Amino acid sequence: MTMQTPTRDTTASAGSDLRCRILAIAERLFRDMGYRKTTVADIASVLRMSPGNVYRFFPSKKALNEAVADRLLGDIEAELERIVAQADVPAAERLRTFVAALHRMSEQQFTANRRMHEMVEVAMAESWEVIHRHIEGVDRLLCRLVAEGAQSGEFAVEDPMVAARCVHAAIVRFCHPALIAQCADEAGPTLEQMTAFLLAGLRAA
Amino acid sequence: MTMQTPTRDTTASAGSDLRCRILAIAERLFRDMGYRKTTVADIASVLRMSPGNVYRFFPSKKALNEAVADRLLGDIEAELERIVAQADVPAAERLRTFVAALHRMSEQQFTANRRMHEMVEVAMAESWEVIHRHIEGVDRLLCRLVAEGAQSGEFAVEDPMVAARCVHAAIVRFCHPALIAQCADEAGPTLEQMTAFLLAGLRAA
DNA sequence: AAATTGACGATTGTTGACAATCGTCAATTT
DNA sequence: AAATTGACGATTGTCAACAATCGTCAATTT
Repeated sequence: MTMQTPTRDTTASAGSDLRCRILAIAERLFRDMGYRKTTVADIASVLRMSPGNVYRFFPSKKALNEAVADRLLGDIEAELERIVAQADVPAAERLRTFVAALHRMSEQQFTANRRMHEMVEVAMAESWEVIHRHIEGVDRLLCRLVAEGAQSGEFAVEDPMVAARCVHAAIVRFCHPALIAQCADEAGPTLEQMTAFLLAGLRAA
Repeated sequence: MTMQTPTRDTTASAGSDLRCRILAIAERLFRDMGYRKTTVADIASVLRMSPGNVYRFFPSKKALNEAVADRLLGDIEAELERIVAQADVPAAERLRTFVAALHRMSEQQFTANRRMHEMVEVAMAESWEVIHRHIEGVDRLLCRLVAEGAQSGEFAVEDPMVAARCVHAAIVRFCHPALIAQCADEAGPTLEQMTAFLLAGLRAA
C-alpha cells in the first residue's frame, strides 16, 4: 500500500506522522475491543481530535481496516523476504523456514485473538484486494526462492512460478485463517511432513 | 452413517422405506427452497403425514441434514472408490482422475446452487462429524491408491497414509466449498498443474 | 400394541421502532 | 488559507414484542 499524503505539509512529516498515529491507535483499538466495536469516534478521542478529522486521512473506516491489515500482512512479507534473502542458506532449508514462519505468523496473528480474527474476516469479506496483494506477494517470494533453488541445481522445476503457486496452494491449510481454525483438531499431515513432501516434488519435477 | 431402524417392523422394509422417502423429500426441499426455509412440517405435508411423525425416524432436523449430507458425500466417495478400484489403470492416472472427479463433484454440489451451499455451511458449523468422516473416507481411498502405486513401483513413498494426507491437504483448495468460492477468480495453479506437481512428489519421495 | 396424530411448551427467527455510527460539510480556529 | 471542528442526514446496528418453528407427548386411530 502506497502511503499517500493527502495534502502538502509545511512540516515534511506532519501529515504523514498524524496518519501513522491514527493507524497505530486504530490497530491497538481493533486488537483490544474488536473491529466493529471500535468507532472512529473512539479512535479520534484517543488522539484528542474530532471524529470528522480522521476522514482527512482515511476516506472511510474500511480504508482504516485495509491500512491496518496491509501493515500486518506487510510485516509478514517482510519477515519472509528476510528468509528468502539468505543466499548462503540452501534453498530447501530456506523453504522449510519460510513455510514454518508463514504458518507461525498466520496462526498467531489470525487465530490467536478472536478480535484479530474478526478484523481479518471483515477484510476478507469486503477488502479482498488487500488479501489478493498479499497472496501475490507471497507467491513472488516463493517464486524467487524456487527459482534460486532451480539455478543452484537443488530443485528441478520447469516453471518456477507454477511450482511456487503449487507450494502455496498446498500449504493453504496452514495459512488460511478459516482453515487453521477448522482443521485445528483434524487428522492431517503435520507441517513438517507436508514440507518434506513438497520438497521431494520440487527436487524431482 | 448406520441406518438405524427405530422400531422393529412387521413388514421387513416398511419403516426403512418410509425413512428413505422422508430423506428423499428432505433432500429435494433442501435443494429447492434451502435448508432454513424448509420446515419439517413442509416435509411431512408432502408425505401427507403429521410433522410429529417425522420424528419417529429422525430425532431432529439436524439429523435430517446430516443424513442428507451423508448421502451426498457418500455418493462422492462411491464414485471415487470406483476410480480407485480400477486395478488395471496405472496409479498415476487413477490419481489424476480421482482428483479431477473430487474437484468436479465438489464444485457442482457445493458451489453451483446457493441453496446447497447453505446446507453444507450448516453441516460444517453444527455437524462437523459428518464432514470429518468424509475427509477420513477420502483419506482412506487416497491411501489405498498411493499404497497400490507404491507396491507397483510407480510411487516411492515411506508412509502411504502420510503421503495420502499430504495430497489431500494440498488439493483442499479444489475441494473445500469456501475455498472454491473464494479462490474462483484468484491466480492459482490449475488442477492439472497441481496434480502433475503432486505426482512428481509421489514418484520421488 | 404399534403407528400416527395434532396440540402444546420451549426455543428460535422476524419485525419495527429506536439508538448509535458513519461520513459530510459549512462554520470556526490556528 | 490550511487545519480542525462538531452538528447533521443517511445508513446501520440493537432490542423487545411478536410470530414461527422445533421437538414432545398424551390421546387417537389402525
